[in-house]
Amino acid sequence: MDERLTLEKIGELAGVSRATVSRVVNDQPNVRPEVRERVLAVIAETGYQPNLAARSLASNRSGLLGLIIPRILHSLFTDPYYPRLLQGVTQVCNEYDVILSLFMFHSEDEETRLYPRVLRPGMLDGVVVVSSQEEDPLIARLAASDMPFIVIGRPTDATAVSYVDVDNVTGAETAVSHLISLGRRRIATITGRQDMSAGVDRLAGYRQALQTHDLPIDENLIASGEFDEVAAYNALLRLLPQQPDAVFAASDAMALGALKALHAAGLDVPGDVAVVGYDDLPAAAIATPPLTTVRQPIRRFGALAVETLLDIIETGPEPPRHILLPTELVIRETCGGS
Amino acid sequence: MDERLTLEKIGELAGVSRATVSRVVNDQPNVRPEVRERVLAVIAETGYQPNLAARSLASNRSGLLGLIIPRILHSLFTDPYYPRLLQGVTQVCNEYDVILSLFMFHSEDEETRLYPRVLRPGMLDGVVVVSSQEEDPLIARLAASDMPFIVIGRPTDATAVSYVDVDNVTGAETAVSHLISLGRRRIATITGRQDMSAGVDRLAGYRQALQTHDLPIDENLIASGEFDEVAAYNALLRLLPQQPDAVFAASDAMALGALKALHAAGLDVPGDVAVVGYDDLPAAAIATPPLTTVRQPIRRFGALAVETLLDIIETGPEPPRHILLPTELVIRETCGGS
DNA sequence: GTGAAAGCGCTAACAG
DNA sequence: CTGTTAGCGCTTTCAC
Repeated sequence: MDERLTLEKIGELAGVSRATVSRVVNDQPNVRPEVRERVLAVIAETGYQPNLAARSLASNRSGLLGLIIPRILHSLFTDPYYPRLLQGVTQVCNEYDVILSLFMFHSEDEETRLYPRVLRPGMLDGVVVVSSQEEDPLIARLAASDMPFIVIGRPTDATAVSYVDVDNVTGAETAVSHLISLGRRRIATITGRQDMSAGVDRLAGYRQALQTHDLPIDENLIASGEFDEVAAYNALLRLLPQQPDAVFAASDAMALGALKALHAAGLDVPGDVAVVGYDDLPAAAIATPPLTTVRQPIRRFGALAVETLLDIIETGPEPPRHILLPTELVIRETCGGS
Repeated sequence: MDERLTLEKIGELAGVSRATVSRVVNDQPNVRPEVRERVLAVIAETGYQPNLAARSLASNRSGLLGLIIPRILHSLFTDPYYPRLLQGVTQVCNEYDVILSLFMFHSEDEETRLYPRVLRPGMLDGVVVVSSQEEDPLIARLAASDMPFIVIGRPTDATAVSYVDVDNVTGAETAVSHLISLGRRRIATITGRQDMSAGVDRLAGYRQALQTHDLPIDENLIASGEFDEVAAYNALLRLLPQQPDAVFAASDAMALGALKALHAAGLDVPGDVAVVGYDDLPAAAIATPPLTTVRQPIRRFGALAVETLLDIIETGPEPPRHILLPTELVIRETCGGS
C-alpha cells in the first residue's frame, strides 16, 4: 500500500498500457467497455489517484482556482460576509472538483510582492478577485495577462471585465423608497466607504430614491460610517442635531451601531427615528427592535462567480459577463411600517 | 513576452546551463557570485517565474498547504472566528511563500467524497485541520497516511497527534473564578456544543472553578446554548427560575444572547446578574453594558498552526507538538467588578 | 481501440 | 563551480 501508484502500475495490473488507463481515468472515448471496466476495478481496488503535478505539467491545466481577497478591510471582518462568500465559492468548487487556493493580503507590500505569484505559470487555471477598493491594480494586471478571471463586486472600469455583483443601487433605492412611502421625510444615511463600489452605489441609490420622490438632498443628512459599527455609532451622533426621522445605513453592522446610538440618546425606534440596514446579517433579525434590511444573496453570489469563471475558462473571456443579482427588502420593525 | 519562459531559455539568455539557473532560483550554493548576478538580472528583466507544476513533479514538493474546515457550523459563521483564523494562517503562508488551499465541506457526503482528494499525491505538502467535532474521521485517515498535518483545536485522542489550541479549561476557570471573587455564588453557565472540545473544556473549567472554591455544582444552573446567540437567549430564559446571580457563557455570541434575554426580563446587568463571555468579539466591547470576556488569540493561533506544520514538514512528525495558548480575561462592565 | 514514444519544465545526482 | 543526464507521472500525438 505504501509504494507509489502510477498509471504505469495500474496498467500493469490491468494488463493494458498506461495510455489506456489514462483514457479511462479521464473519461475519454475509444476504450472497449470491457477493458474500461477492468481498469476501473483495479483503480477502485488500489485506491489510485492521479498525481496532480504530473497531470498539470503534461496537460497545462492544474485544476486549481484562486480566490483573491485584497487588503483586508477590518469592517468586512466583523460581518459574516467572507464566510458566506467562501461557502458559496467552496460549494461550487467541490461540485466541479476543482481546488480553491486562497490568497489574502494584509498590506500593500504583501500585495505587490505576491501578485506575481498569482500569475505564476503552471499554477492556477483562473482566479476570482474580491474587489475591495476601486481601481485594484491586480485587475489591470489580470486583464493584461491571459489568466481567466472574474471580479466579485463591480470594478470602476467595468465594461471590459467580467464581474458579478449585487445591484446595490436598486437595493438602496428600494430601501429608501420604502421609508418615504411610510411618510418619512428627513431621511439621513450613514454611508459605507466611498472607495468601494458597494459604498458608492448604496449612496447613489439613496440619492436616487430622494430624487425620484422629489425630496431635497440635504448633505448634512449624509454621514460617513466606513462600514464599521463603531464609526456608525459616532456618525449617528453627528447626525442627531439635524433631527432626522429615518436613517438608512449602508450595512447592518452600521445600522446596529446606529440603533445603539439612538437608544443611548433616548430616542425611540421606530417612533422617533426609523432605521433600515443592508446585508441581513443574522444579528439583524434579533436586534431590538428587529432590523428592516436589504438582503443580499451572498452565498449564491460566490457560487455564481465560480460557475461563471469556469465558463470563462472553458469558452474564453468574450463577451465579458456582467451579472447583477437582485436584492430583497426584508421588512421588520425598525422601519415602523409594513 | 508571450512565449513561455523556461529555465532553459533563461540559461540561454544568461549564457549558462539550465542547472545553474535552477541553482540561482533556488538560492543554492555553488554558483560564482558574478554568474549569479548575471542570471538574476535576466530573471528580473524577463519576469521569469518557475513553473510550479514542473517543480512539484520533479522535487516532490508542491509548496501548497491545505486548510480543512469540516462541516460548517452555522454558529461559528456568525463569529469572526474563521476570518481571524484565516488572517493568521494566510499571513504566515505569505511570509513563507507557500500557497494555501482551502477545503470547506458542507455535508457529510461531500466530506467522505472529497477526503481522498486531500491526500492526493503530488498535491499538498501538509494540512491544517480545523477540528470542529470530536473524532473527526479525517484525523484518523491523516494519521494513517504519511501526510504531515496539524489540528487546530485539540482532538479527543490527542496524544499522538500534533495540535494547537487555546487553553479553554484555564480560560473558563479564570472567568468563573473572577465571578466568585466578586462575591457571586449562584453562577450559571450556558454551554457550547458538547461535541466540540471548546464546548467541553469550557464547561470543565466552569466546574473546576466551582470545585476549587468549594462551591456546589448545581446541574440546574447549566444550560445548553449550542454556541448560538438565539439558543443562548432561550437557554437564559430557562435558567432564570433558578435565580442565578451570574452567568458564564461559553462564547460571546451566547453572552450577547443572554444579555438580550436579561434585558427583556427586566433584570439589571451587572446589578442583578453578572455576565461573562468568551472570545472577545468586536461586538463584546460595544455591547450594553460592555461585556467582560475571555480573549483568545485566534489570529496568533492560526499563525502558529502553520508555523508548526511547516516545522513538522521539515523535521518530521515526532515528537507530536502539543501547543496550548493562554487566554486573557478582559474585564469590562458586565461582571460588575474590576 | 490500443500501445509506443515524445515531451511538459523542473530538480538532482553525477561527472568534470 | 558548472554542465550533462536522467527521470518525476502524466497527456497526447501518431502509428498500428
